[in-house]
Amino acid sequence: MSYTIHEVAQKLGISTYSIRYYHDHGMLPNVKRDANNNRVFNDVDLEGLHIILCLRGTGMPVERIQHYLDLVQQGESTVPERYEMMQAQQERTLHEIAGLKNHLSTINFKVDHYAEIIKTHQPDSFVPASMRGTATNQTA
Amino acid sequence: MSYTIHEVAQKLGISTYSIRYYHDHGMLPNVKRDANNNRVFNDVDLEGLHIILCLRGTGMPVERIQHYLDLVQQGESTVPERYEMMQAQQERTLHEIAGLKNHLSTINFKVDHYAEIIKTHQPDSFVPASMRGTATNQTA
DNA sequence: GGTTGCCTTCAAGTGGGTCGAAGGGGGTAC
DNA sequence: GTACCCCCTTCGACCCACTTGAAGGCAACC
Repeated sequence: MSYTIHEVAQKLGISTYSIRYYHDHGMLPNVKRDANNNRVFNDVDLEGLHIILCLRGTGMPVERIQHYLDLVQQGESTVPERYEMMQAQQERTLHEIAGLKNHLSTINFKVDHYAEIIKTHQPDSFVPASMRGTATNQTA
Repeated sequence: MSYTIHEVAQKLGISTYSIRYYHDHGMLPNVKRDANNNRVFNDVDLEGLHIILCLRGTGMPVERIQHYLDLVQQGESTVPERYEMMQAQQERTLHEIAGLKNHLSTINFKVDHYAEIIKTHQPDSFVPASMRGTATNQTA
């Protein structure tokens, strides 16, 4: 199965710009070209992109992803280094999730706090900002 | 209690550059200056920075944080809009955490996979990359 | 009074995209 | 057969959120 850059972009929910960026930076070394020089992607390339998005999404810099993909190309002898890279990324991601949960609880607190103010201060007249300007205020 | 920019940076684990950046961009409007024009932070400023880091850390753009902090300055009448901003941020953060967990399971899979290869292929000779080059390989 | 050291401002650099301009090829419409 | 449309290409510029560097000010110690 083969795909155009647009199809891949749609499939993975990213922009064609990003895909070209990754390709131009050597992270998709096996992408072919058709007679008109258009990029042609197959399922292996898609798999590669999936990994790239996973690693980028968890904060790995492009340069390290390049290195990781180089290791993959080099074969089994690089498994120990790959193992350590993935372990580090695992830990990093756990940290990131923990940090986000922390931030989330701060935000939750604010939401509750504001909800309380709204409920207490203006029990009948609160209208979401998204609806202000429409004739919904019954107390006016 | 008042603090220098360095003390604040250390307390919050960020660079003095970032603090100046936030200040220069109007997100810390109440920071004072001493006789030598150095920034002087108090506990309220610290609280403000804490919120900035929380919102930035959950992906809110600087411009929106500026807007939010403006709303805070404007007083109670802006609570409904703030409420909606925090609700949106809450949702965004939940999504982000979910995405990270997804990525994490991909990474976990890789870690397990590599661990399996290492165990199966080279039961006695695996040495972490961080230790290679030292005379630890018993089988050589 | 010179050096150390922290501060200042302003400008430039970085990472990771994101976008626009300029141009080419291919298919259909006339 | 050429005009038009659409998608593709490359290359260079732009964007955000810092990050860093250069140049200089003030304070305080030796």
